[in-house]
Amino acid sequence: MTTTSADGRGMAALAALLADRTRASFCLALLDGRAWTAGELARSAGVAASTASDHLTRLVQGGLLVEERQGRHRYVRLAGPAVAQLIEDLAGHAPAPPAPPRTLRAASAGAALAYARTCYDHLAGRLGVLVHDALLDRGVLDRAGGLALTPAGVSWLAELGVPVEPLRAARRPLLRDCLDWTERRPHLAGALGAALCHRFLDLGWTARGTGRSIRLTPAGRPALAAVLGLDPADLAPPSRATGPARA
Amino acid sequence: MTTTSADGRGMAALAALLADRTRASFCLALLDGRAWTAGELARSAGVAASTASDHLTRLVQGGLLVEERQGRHRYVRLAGPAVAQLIEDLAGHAPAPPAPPRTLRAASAGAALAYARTCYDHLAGRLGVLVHDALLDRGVLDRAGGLALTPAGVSWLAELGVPVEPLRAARRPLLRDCLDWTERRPHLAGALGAALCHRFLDLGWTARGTGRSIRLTPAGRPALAAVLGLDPADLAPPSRATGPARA
DNA sequence: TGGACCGTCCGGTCCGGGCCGAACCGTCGC
DNA sequence: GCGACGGTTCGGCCCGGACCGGACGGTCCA
Repeated sequence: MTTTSADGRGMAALAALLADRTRASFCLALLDGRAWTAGELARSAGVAASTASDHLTRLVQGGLLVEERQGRHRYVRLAGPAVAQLIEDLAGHAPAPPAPPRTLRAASAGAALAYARTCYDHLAGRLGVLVHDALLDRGVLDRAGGLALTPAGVSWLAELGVPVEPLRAARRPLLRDCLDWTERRPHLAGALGAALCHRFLDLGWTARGTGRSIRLTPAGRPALAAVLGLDPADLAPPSRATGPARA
Repeated sequence: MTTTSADGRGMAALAALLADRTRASFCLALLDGRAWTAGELARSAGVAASTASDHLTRLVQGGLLVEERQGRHRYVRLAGPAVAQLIEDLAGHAPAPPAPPRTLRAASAGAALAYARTCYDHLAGRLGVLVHDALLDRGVLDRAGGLALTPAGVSWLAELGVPVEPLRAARRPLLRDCLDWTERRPHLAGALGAALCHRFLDLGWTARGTGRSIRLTPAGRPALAAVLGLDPADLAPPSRATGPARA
């Protein structure tokens, strides 16, 4: 009776969707939380349009992606935060084969991503971890037994223009740790992580770069340092003249 | 430059391990947290021993399982709580195709599992959800912004014989929600969930049934009701004479 | 009304891998 | 020692599915 209906059929089917290199790279690309067209994804993964179309159909039918048709374009995005979390977890567990980038362009793009990027809809990279740690230091968050928001944290957020109450109403967990790929330490995810990331963009403190990368604006650097109680120097982005630059 | 080294290769490889019905059923079986022999798993999945052997080798090499050889037996178990969580999440997202059990035996086994079972190393099923809710009601836990343990909760646990400090030291998260398959509501996972489940067994309040199932002992029912502030009737197990029993 | 473009559908090819049975090797027990 | 038993290895079968090119059907713009 061990082989009941609860055998691995459903789970295997779901995993199979992610067990293909091309589909996995689609999902990873979509972790930026935005909608991509089929063609963009095809080019990013290096496959023919027909192949990509097929994969997208399967991912949508499997419930991992949702699509939206506009004219001759087919936009797809992740079906929701839960899916994003699943992808993140899976990617986090995966053996990291980080073949170092060869070209200078790729290296500088890599550095930009390592500094700050979006992870689905929240802030990741060195900046994401810095924010996470600063929130703990300032007493906004507390991790005595799970991650929690302090009363002081609620008013701190209100001053910043991030009302907490509407977030509590969401079905999504308010706070969640998300292990950072590059830093190997947690950054802040969950509804609050998303709201903070969004607010920073709204305030103009951060701005979207190419792809998933995020950069700190000139105005944002001192402002962010002030509210986090940091030295602006701590928020220094990667300098262009770092390392043995072509001798 | 989108196709950097961080393409889906690693993630696809990991997902591929779980994308097979047989391997998935192995992992689901191992969710009980105990070590199984290769033969047991082969029989439970309905495949030849040679097939199972092959699958196990791959799962071990992939880091999802760890093995321990004893004489002519090969014991395997999940590599750790992180893996268990991944499996749970994947299983939770999977489309549930719960073909209702046909035989009477299977039906009663299903009822026992729905009432209480282990989920890797913590308590799940109706009982697991009841405990989770009672802990919130009694103020042991609090979920204003993430799940947290209250000061009162710490002493409540101490009285029960579950010291919290050692658990904090563990790298594993202390508290975690785990969506219950049968109840579709959260039960308590994480280091504390595991410790509580273990303590109940130690106290003789619960006992292991067949497979993953857990039953409440005669002594355990009033005792558990007392510490949780519940009516013992709320903890009633599934009665054998429930439903239209053969005409 | 063309033509460029995005996406889809339809064969067709090919490779990976899941499965088994049979032979083999080691452990355990008599 | 010998047989019983658990597990592994090997060879071979076969199916699923990932991929492509080419034809086709829409949408948008001139």
